[in-house]
Amino acid sequence: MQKNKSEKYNKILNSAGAVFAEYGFYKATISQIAAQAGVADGTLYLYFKNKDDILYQFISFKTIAVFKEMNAAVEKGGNAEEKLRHLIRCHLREFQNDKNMAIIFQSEVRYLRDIESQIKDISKMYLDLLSDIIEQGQIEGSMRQDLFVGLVKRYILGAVEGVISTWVSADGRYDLVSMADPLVDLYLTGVRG
Amino acid sequence: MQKNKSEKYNKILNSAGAVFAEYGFYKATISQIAAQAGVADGTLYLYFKNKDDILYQFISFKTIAVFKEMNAAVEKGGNAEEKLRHLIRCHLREFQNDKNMAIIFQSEVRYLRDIESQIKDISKMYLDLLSDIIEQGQIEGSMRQDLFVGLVKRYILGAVEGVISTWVSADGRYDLVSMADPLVDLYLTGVRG
DNA sequence: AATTTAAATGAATTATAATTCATTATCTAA
DNA sequence: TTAGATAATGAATTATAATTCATTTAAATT
Repeated sequence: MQKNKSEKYNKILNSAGAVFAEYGFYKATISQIAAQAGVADGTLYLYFKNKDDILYQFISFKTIAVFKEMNAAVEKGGNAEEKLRHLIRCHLREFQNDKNMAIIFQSEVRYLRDIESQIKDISKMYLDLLSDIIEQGQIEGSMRQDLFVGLVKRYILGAVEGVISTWVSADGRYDLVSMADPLVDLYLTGVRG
Repeated sequence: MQKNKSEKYNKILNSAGAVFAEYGFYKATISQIAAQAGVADGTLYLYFKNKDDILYQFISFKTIAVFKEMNAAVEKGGNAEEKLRHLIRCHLREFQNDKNMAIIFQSEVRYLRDIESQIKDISKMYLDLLSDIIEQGQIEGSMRQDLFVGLVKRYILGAVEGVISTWVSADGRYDLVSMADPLVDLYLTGVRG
């Protein structure tokens, strides 16, 4: 197994992403991934410990990249509402731009203990971002004082994920990012007439 | 394979639910399920076509039962808000009462084509229930006219699922049903101060 | 250009677990 | 009580696919 992230390493990782997304981790085979990457089966083992490791590396890599984007997005907003809009837009944009990642995050989360804790980490970081935003909103007076923050943040994340999940089911046939503002409006003002 | 749903059939199905929930469909083995049910491996094949069929039957059975409950719950409410509260309470109650089902619905959804379409069906039925409620709310004037119903219903379902998912991650250590009213309040009035 | 080193190959091996089925146990009814 | 029918067993078989590694190919070095 090599140390530096060569071109071939990335080729394999991307191919794996495509194959995992299409067939799911368990039904995907090493041979499929190798074929997709245009290398021999054995070659995968020069770059990765085993099949699990491929998924692990894939998720690690994507997690770090996405989270960096999200942090930057939040920074761009001044008040709580702006920050929330930037975060949700960024979330939808990143997932729209990488459907394989969206599918894999959605469905392969529970299989490897390592990954599970990784995902818990990113989920926690995300929820912490939301906590900060909500608390800022409460200080600014733009969000209610009586909110149960623990519930609100899960509710916000759940709803975004639901919207992404629907988009994936629809095979990514519509623009996901344009859902951001209507979604945030729902968070803010609810459905009541 | 037997026709009538004997006691043993149910024993195996429940055991499978427990094992699938703990290990995931792919890591779960026939031997584990058989051991859990207190029968020999071969016995499973007297009651089910194969491993896939066990998951399929499990989800079918649960889906029908839960959906029946949800329909009944909605019927109990008069106006849209009541119906929504009953639905969400029922949803949380049913999943809280059957954690294995909650885990399996959450994570095994994408593996069998048959199941996928089954799940799409129940998800569609659920979303239709929500559509009806929202439309009724708009007629009553208790919900805004300008709502994008397609988004709102996914948003509601996503948020409930998110809350359930968090509860599962926390190993079911708190009362899920008590989240229903705060959750509905968020749907209705949002977070704005 | 020859030699050494590194990378890649893919057929053979290994591991795992689903499924089968010959055998055994249990039940039913005459 | 026993013959026949039905149900259950679990070791042997089969299927699948991950992983290895002896061999080949390519790259680097002198």
